[in-house]
Amino acid sequence: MHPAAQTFIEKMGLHFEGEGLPRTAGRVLGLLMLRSEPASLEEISEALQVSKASSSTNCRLLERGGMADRVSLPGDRRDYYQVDPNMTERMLDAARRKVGTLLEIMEEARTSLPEDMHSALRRVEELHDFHTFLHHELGALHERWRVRRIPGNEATRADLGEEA
Amino acid sequence: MHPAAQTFIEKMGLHFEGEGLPRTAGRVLGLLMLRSEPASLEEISEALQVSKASSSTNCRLLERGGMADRVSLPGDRRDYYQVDPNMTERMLDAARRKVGTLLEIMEEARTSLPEDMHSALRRVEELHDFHTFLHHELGALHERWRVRRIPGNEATRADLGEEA
DNA sequence: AGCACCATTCAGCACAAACTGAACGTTCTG
DNA sequence: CAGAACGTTCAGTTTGTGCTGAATGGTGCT
Repeated sequence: MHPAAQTFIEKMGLHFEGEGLPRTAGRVLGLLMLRSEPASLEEISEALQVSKASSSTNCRLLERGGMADRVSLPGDRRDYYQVDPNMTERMLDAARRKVGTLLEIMEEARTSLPEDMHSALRRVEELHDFHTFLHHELGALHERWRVRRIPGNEATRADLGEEA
Repeated sequence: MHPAAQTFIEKMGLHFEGEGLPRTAGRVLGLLMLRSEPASLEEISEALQVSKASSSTNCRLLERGGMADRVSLPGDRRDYYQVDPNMTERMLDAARRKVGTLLEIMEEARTSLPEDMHSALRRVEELHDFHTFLHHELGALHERWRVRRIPGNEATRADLGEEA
């Protein structure tokens, strides 16, 4: 393997480890980015020097996170993986969801905390406002990224779950 | 302690654990949000049922991350901690920095990968574009949040590190 | 039916993260 | 100067996370 590829894969591993994923998952994602064709579990195991069990686990982890897709090839029983073509949008979704959970924490705190804890409620309120703001901004940002990535793909009513 | 406070603190612990911090650090942050006055290490240890060593470590961790401030009270040798009044902006900074590191990974990959790895370079390029976009957007978002939070606090040349 | 080839699951193991109590250095106080 | 009150550091322990090899179950082929 090319040394630059090796470096890239390791850096991806380190970075995604910082995001809470297993290092190997990040490495798999790095490998998948470099491959021109979908990779089988065995190929992944071989390239990354890990067991097939670990490849399987981490690939499904990536799939669950929307960063990789499991694909099948005609006349082949094996599972192949490739990076999700919409990975960037999935990452935005995930970030937005995470903001949402913190928003919920603030909402519950706001309603359940005793009224006389003024300074506490003030701080909760500020974090609530902040995450509401963030949630909204991330939605708009997502939309801007979508139209930039695929020109002519502006939002339609259908995209928002409404009738066309 | 009020049960809602207890719940809030635990939820903060769980959430920030998902962000890569020790669970206790998240709990400390939750506690600090609820306190009307800065809290000493001993008070934190007592409220959270952890050792002083752990309180000390986690408080400095929060301080390093820009989420808490170490403050001193007149005529008192103890260290007190409170949530950083600019915590939200610090969080935005941190997010932007993280995007920056991934951007650097893509930049290095773009220049060091062999030219004949077309599909790899295409994907690297897309992630590079994405993170450039994100980096820019987060800067603008940060500015919008600043003016919303403190009306009349629009950007000046000085804010951007230039002369007034 | 028997076999080969998959992916997945599981128990056991190794490594890393985080907490604790104790030791330490420092800084005030009497 | 002795002692108390701090915060920090450190060794040891516990807890959790991730990996591996082996076992399991499913699927297609002969």
